[in-house]
Amino acid sequence: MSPRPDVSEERKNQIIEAAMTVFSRQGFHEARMDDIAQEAGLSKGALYLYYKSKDAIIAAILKYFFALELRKTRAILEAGSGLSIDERLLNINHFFAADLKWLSMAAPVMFEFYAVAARQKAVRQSLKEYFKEYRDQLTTFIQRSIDSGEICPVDAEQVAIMISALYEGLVLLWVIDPQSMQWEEMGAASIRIVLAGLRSSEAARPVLPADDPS
Amino acid sequence: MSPRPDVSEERKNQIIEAAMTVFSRQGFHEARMDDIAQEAGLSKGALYLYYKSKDAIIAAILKYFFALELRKTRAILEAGSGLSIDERLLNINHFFAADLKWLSMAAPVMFEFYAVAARQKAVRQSLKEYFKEYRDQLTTFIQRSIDSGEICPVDAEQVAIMISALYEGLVLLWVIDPQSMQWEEMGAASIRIVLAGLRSSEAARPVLPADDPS
Amino acid sequence: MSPRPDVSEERKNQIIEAAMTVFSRQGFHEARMDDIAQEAGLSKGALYLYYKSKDAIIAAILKYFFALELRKTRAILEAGSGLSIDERLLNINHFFAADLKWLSMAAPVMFEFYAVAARQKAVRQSLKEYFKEYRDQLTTFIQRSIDSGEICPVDAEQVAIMISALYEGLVLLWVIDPQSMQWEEMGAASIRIVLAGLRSSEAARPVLPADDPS
Amino acid sequence: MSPRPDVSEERKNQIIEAAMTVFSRQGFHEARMDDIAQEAGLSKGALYLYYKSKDAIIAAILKYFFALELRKTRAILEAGSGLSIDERLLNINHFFAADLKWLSMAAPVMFEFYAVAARQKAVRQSLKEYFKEYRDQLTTFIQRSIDSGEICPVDAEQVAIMISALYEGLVLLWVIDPQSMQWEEMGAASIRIVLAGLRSSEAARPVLPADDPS
DNA sequence: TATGAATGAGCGTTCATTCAT
DNA sequence: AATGAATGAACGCTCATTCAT
Repeated sequence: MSPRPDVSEERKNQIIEAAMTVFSRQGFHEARMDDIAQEAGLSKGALYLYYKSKDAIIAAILKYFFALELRKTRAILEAGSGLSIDERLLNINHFFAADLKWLSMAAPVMFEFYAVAARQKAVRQSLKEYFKEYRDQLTTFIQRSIDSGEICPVDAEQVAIMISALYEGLVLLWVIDPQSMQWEEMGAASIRIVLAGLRSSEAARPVLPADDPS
Repeated sequence: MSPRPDVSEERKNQIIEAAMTVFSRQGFHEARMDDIAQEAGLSKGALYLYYKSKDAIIAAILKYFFALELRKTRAILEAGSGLSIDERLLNINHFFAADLKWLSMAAPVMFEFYAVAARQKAVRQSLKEYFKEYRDQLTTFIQRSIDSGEICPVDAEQVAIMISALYEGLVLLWVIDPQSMQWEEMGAASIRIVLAGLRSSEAARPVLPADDPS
Repeated sequence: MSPRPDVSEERKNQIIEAAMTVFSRQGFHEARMDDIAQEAGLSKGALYLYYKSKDAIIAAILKYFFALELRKTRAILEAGSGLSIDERLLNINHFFAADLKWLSMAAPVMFEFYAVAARQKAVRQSLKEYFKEYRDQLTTFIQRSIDSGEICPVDAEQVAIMISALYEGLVLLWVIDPQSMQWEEMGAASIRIVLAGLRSSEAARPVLPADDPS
Repeated sequence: MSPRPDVSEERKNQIIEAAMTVFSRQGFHEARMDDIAQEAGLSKGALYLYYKSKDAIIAAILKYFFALELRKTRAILEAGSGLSIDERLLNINHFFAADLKWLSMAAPVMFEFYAVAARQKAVRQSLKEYFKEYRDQLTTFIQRSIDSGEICPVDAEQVAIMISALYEGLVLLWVIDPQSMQWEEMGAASIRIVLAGLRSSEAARPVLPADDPS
């Protein structure tokens, strides 16, 4: 019941969400601080009360964005006990598909991060950590399925990387040309092929350079 | 047959290659026309004799770059008759792996294109065409393998998209964190899982919404 | 005798002293209203309750500062009866020397005033008045020494100006390069030379354009 | 007869002189790069072809300005052989007086340097060097007059400092209130008093703390 | 063709000032 | 009286583009 409640967090979020919108529409470089301020319903000066610079806003978005994604994925992977690996992976696919609007807004920002990360060590480091966490989540999940006998004993981390890559790639192809695929169908088909592969006797072979004689 | 041979093409290439180098190092936005001019060994004014603007150079690179990639992939896919699908796909993987240096130079530029494409229709259109051509190549190739009975009858285009996505994603993950994987091993493992899946009886199921009877 | 005593004057002084500190450290331009507020232990808004603007604070300092200096000089000049001109002038010198810390704090602010005064009529006017008063004090004092026969009959005001100039200049040289001189020794030596000159038969000559006959 | 002669030096001077004008009128802080550009008849961008920043222009002025003053003083002090110390010092005075216009333009800039120097080590260092050189010139000159018996044996450097201070101070008082004095007359009177002092038997006394017994 | 000096629109950032509480 | 969040005009600097030579 203090006279002036702390609006600091609220403002920060306000700015981050405005910035997401603007960055998604215009890209980091074409986005003006004025645009962000206007989108946030604040003055340009106000932005600087909460973030030191444009770069600081970008960095905050990076953090915000990937933390959000991680939370989402974790929730899906851990949700519902007694589900098979097939059901879980298709679930993830389904959840992505259910939020195509978010995806089409977030993807441009993501790609921009990737572009920046390719040259800036600090950004790359952040992404590296995010990817690692994401990979670890999937690895644990895959390993559990191996342990329970749902799929053949394979290198769980490799499969995790493979699935991550597959999804990153699908997002890319879809953003560039949404007409070329039905997102959910495409994701589901891919997942099924991977799962089929993981249950095939072929997959059980060690991944090491297979120089089998006979 | 003019006394002075047309150096126009030569100059244009000179500029494109200089620009690739500079863009890869600094990104589109951080690259100055001066930097490109210097890298090309030309004056800044000279750039404008051959390209109307910085954007025109970027557009030219987009074209140059993806034409090059397409040519490479086609060469690999068509090379050597009598090879199995496994051998061909692993070949592609091997060729990528053999040119990691190029990949690490090209990837930042690629990602920048993706970021731009996500919001600029013209760039998106170009990428769309490139991806289509790439996809068509792979589709044809996959279809041939289905026809020859090497893999189960599946939707060839879907598989083509899947493999494209997989590779785009692997490049991304590798660029962000090269230590997290052995490129060639990772690619090979993924390919094997996909191939195993494509030969599994599971995969033969129609990809359409499975309206199971029972 | 209101229940709450008028804190207005107190606040104003609080602000002036804080401003002096900050201005001396950072200069007028580099000093932020925030800095002054913080130094004064007040909020930024409070400053505006007591002063209309930053310039008003600067103007108040100008007044405060020179009033203080005038008070000091007058006190010294008038103190102690029965002292010779030599003793009095060396006394002034000694008092300046005794407060080098204040001098090194005040000088930057003074110079800034001089710089501003050189182009702003209002500030110049204030300084003009201060200098006039200072000059008048010295003139009276010098004239008294002439009348008492301690020094030759010279133009008292000219000597006053000369001594003022000498001290302004010494402060400057000392602030720029304190190592280059011992303040008190330097001041004393200068005073002695001037006094010697003022008692010399040479000095007795009218200062007017010497239209010597022969 | 080259097609394009090097205009670099010309431009730099053009900028310095424009900056002097503008700085004198408006002060460092109130002077806009645009103002300087306009005064120089160049575009804002052009300034940056020749100077890295506004500060670099200020620094260049500092150098330009004091080099000029030193050159002038040296010329006067060294000019004309066979002149007495009185004649030479009055000459300096006369030359200053002959260029009051320059003085009234230069003084505001000088004072601003003094204000900045009081807080910025780098600027202070430059001024220190300038003052040292100026002092050395005068010291040599005074010492010569002592050696030739024109004035009593005194500490030549102290006298040099004294005269420097006197002139710095006179310039200040004159700029603040030109009506309060006739520049040339005032300077001449001061010089005469100093010279009289330097020839007086009083001046011959050692400057050390005079603890005379008797 | 080729040069590189010159241009000037444009943007990130600062900070004196205001005002709702 | 006092606060401090909010404002927005202002400015230094950049760099794609032009053009006289």
